[in-house]
Amino acid sequence: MAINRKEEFTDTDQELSMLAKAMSHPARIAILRVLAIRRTCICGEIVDVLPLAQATVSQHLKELLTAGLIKGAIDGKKSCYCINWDTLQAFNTTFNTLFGDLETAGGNQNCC
Amino acid sequence: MAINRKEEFTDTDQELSMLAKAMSHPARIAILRVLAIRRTCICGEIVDVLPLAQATVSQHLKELLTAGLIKGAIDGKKSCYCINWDTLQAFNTTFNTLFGDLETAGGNQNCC
DNA sequence: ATTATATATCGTAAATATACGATATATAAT
DNA sequence: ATTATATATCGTATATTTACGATATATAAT
Repeated sequence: MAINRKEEFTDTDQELSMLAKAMSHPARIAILRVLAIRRTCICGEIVDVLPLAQATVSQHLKELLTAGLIKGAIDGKKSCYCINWDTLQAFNTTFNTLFGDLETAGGNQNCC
Repeated sequence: MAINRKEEFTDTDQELSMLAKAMSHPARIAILRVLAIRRTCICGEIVDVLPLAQATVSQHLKELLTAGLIKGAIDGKKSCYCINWDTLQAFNTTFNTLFGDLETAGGNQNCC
């Protein structure tokens, strides 16, 4: 059992769920937060800020990279990460498209 | 190993990651989509629409319920679900707060 | 009362995620 | 050349998720 059925859903829903999954751990949210606030490349200090071992942080960074939410570059001895604003904005747009404008659509009536 | 370190992050980041996690499977996105488009309670038809066994769909529904993204009510023989717009809007707001307005902040310069 | 139908829950197998120590790699400093 | 430092990768233990068949539960229909 536990065969993968994810591919049987639409491309859009797979894409959205992949991005959501990338943000489904507080450590990765925390990393995004640091990068977003500084708006520049961050090298190394990420490990100091998180309550996780270096290997674990590296693993989380890799997941954010794979999802396309951050970009990375090797800069001499250190590595350097920053937010991929394009992907992030795409996520935001797709999410907003999914549910429409909750306010104006007048669909706030709850039926249960 | 694999001790849970999630509680060592801020409440906000835990909350955001929980909601993201709830949306981290295309089946759950698909369910939200059906409920959001119809804007009324849906009973049963969800199972017909998804490529998953009834037990699996029920499990996904429970996860969306636990996350607070949907509400459910038992209506006779059937069960009835609808979107919890309050939670959904809260997620949207928190997400937007996290990254600010990407357009106007002028932070779109990429450094790597 | 019996039967049919809808949904939830239980049990469980397989897959994936989380976490970290140990180690590899690669540059910088001496 | 040697040493120190930063980061990535490997191996692995444990936890969680995904998926479904079987079964329980609860109402509706006959």
